Amino acid sequence: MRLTIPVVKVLSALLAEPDAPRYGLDLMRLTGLPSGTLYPVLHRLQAAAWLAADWEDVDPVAAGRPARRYYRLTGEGIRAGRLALAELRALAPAERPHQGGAGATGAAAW
Amino acid sequence: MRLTIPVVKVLSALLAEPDAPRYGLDLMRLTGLPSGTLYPVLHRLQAAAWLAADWEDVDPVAAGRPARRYYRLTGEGIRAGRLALAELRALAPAERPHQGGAGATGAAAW
DNA sequence: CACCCTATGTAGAGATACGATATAGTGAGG
DNA sequence: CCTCACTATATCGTATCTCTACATAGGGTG
Repeated sequence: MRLTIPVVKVLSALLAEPDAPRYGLDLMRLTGLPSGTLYPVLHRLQAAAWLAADWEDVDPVAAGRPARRYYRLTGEGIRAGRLALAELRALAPAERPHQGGAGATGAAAW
Repeated sequence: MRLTIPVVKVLSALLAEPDAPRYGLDLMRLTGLPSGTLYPVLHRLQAAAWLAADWEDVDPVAAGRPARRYYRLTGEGIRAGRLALAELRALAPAERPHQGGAGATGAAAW
């Protein structure tokens, strides 16, 4: 499973509330991804068994809208997703203390 | 400039010490990226004027190694890079408090 | 019927990622 | 001289990924 920005956005959105299944349009709004990016990501996550999907059991007429397909992270998906976010967090460390002006900052040897 | 994971890794490595220029092999080790990924990224960053490059002025025989090409972020690159990392930080929020179960599922806010 | 909203999804072109490979310099060993 | 190893930069080719369009389909309204 290759961790790309769209993949991470989806994982992040799902991990915010791992017990709350999300459907596609919902995830599009949460992540800002277009459907043409989101759905391939969802399919790849399912192929990797990080994600499970189920059709909503609802009568479209009664609901007044098409049925939704709900996606939820598997146990493995939750573990792997948290790991992925932790790696990202390491990439974007929280505010470093300002290194004032003076600092002989390491290198500069030429 | 499209922000991909490799791009962010490079920005992160360079921003850790914005005044310390890095050379390719150095960045490969810092980011873990293979040369086939790193150098195209460096070229894209230069095309976007986020990065400047200069050949090391050294005599290879005296140094006992080939000359290096040093890369450093431009002012714009530093600004844009910091913004990019801030966005990432929003994607990978620090440890959330454990939510028992019930969770009134508020929407995410980004 | 036309149009808009929800909802899921595919197609195709273009951009990216990365293993393999190329180039080039130093230096050691056979 | 040749080969190998190490440093160093960089490209090539293919597989993968992204994203703008587009397709499909159900519901409701005018």
